Amino acid sequence: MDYLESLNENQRGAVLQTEGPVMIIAGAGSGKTRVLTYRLAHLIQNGVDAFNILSLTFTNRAAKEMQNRIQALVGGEAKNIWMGTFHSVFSRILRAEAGKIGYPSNFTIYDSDDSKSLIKTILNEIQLDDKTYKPSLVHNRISAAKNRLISAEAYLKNPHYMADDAAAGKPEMGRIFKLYSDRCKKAGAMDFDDLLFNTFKLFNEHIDVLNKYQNRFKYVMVDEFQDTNIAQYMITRKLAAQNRNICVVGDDAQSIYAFRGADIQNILNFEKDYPELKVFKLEQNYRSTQTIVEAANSIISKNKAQLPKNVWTSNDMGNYIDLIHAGSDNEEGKLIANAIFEAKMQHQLKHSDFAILYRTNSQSRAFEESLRSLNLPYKIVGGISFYQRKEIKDLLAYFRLMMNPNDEQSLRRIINYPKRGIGDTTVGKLFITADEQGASIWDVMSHAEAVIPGKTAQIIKDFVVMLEAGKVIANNQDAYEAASDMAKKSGLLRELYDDKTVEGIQRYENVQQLLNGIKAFVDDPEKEDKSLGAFLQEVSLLTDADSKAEDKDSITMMTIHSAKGLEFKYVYVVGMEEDLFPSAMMMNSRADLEEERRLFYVAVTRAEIHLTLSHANTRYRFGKLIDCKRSRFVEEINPVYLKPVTTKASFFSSKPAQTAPKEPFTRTAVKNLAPPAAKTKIKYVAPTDFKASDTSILASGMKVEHPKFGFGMVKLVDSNGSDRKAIIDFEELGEKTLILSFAKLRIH
DNA sequence: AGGGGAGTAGTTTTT
DNA sequence: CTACTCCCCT
Repeated sequence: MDYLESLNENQRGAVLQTEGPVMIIAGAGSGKTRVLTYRLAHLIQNGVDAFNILSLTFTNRAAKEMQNRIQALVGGEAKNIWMGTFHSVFSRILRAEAGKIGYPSNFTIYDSDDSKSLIKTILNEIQLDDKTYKPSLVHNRISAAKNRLISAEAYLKNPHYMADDAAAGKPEMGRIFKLYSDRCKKAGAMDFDDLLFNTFKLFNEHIDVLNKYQNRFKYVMVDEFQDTNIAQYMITRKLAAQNRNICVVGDDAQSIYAFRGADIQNILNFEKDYPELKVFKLEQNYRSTQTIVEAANSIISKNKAQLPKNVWTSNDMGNYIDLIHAGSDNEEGKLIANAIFEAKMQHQLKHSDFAILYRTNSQSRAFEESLRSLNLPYKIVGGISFYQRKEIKDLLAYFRLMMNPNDEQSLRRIINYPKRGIGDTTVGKLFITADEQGASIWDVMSHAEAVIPGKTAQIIKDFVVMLEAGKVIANNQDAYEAASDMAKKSGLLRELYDDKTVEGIQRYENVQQLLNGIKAFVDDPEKEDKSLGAFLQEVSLLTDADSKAEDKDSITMMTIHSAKGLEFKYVYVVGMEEDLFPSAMMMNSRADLEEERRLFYVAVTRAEIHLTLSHANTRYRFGKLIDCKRSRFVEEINPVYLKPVTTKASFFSSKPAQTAPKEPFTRTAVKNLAPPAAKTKIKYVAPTDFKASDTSILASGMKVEHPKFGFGMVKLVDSNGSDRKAIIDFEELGEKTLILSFAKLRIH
């Protein structure tokens, strides 16, 4: 019990109050993680089975870290706690229960890029302009709806949304939403939001399933509660409804994800939903100097919307906050790099004691160059993550397709990459045929000669055979065997190997790194399931922030958003300029500006002993030189804490930016020429035991059944030409001409 | 089918 | 500035 001694009174209270609803309001640097780990350890030590605890965190990294810490306190038992992000925990539940809501258990998870490209495909098909319906905008709208648990159907029925969209000149929004949902379902795919939406749906529609998990999770804990959205809150509330042992931890001052649907209302609702709630406030900051804490307080006090709180510290006053004023963005880079270099030398610090934080990812460039020129090692967190790189997504698309043949996005992505001579026209024809014939795209491809002339048909069939062969290996061998086999067989590895440009070599190395990662996954004794499918499940929810921090001692660069929950001795918050921070897009409403201010608060409170702010007079944006004004946020800090740094004119000669050799060719994207989705609603539902008959004996007058089109009568069988066709009069749809080589028909 | 050139639009933050 | 799209040529 001695660990309780190291806690202050409120912290101890929060740890000991294990029963009933608890809310912990934890100011920045108030030892929140410590309280959480102790609380979980305390539960286990008092006889609660770790299997009965669910702990939801914001990043996988946070989960992992917490698990390790608890393990240090109570031992291996800690492994049995279900711990992870909302998305990863719920995807695990959904895999187990997928059948109940009409999904395959090996469903694919679409990331935002996949979602946007599917939206693009749909826009093409229904001939809507992707300027008025920008895929990213459409995606945002759909995402926001789903995060409020609004389905496409409900959206279409809601006069408020319809009027909104009409007023915005985008009346088709609801229709796109519906088509998008249908397409995901058909592809056996869920996007990030579906992982929440469908979990809610699952619990709502299947009380037995809900009860099962309610019984399992007797204790539920939610970290970063201020950043949960309505869907997340509703799900956790359902899970905890039986035992009511729910503990949420958060800080309204650090709510910075409203753009992703996070709703600060959740904190207020929580008090309403659980009147017996016990609240603990952690207000003592153990992380930062008094200067930093007071400056942060002076910033956040400008916000109107906030819970009353008094964050204080008994730490030393510490240094002033430095304010660096640079002439240009490049000079800003040099001055910061220089400052880091000097501080490091003067105080014998490690590189990992330093972090450069910015509002937008694109700001990292100037710092990369300046740090490199001083030989300071750095790492960039975020930006284009490893798993978003084209070559990685290409290879993953092969894997995804092997596990889930219905994944249309992946098929379109790789059917002609590497180039094998299956062009846009051909792909379009295949999809149109599949739709017209009511056959699966694989049936059509397997008998491509029926619709595609010449050599191309054989290429398509070879492609099908290749994937089938890959699937056999994936089913019988481990992920590494299957993956490296497919990387070779597909020609992707060769394609990249042959590209000797700088980028080409990098891409090849990235793919090798992915394969190495899969090898490590297979060799990990903790992993029970070593199949390719298991690897894919794990990988689709990983973020860059989760990748195990390289052991190499280096300076960290990242956006303020990704810095949440972290701390560094020396922190540099750069680009303190109007329109950049606060962002120009966030100055339209008071609420938006307050969120930006909270973001600044988060940035400032990352620093332990020294904080530096910087801004530049000019900056390149869109290739144009822009004049910049110092950010209003700088003025909002009580000036007694600030010390402008007088800088001697930069003595670094500016050197021209290195230009990397250009890639010698550009690849044309596969254009989507798929057919418009069928407009007719088909009432017929295929029986689950549907089996196709041998159609070689088919003759006119026979009664047949088709899995999509239902019952019909054969009017005519045409055996002339290379492929046999039959005209069939369907009860619900009328006459259709079917190509017999891939039509699935049951003769009655 | 696909390579290459010209023109154009876009940068906010992320599970 | 650059990544992407469109269009024309082989």
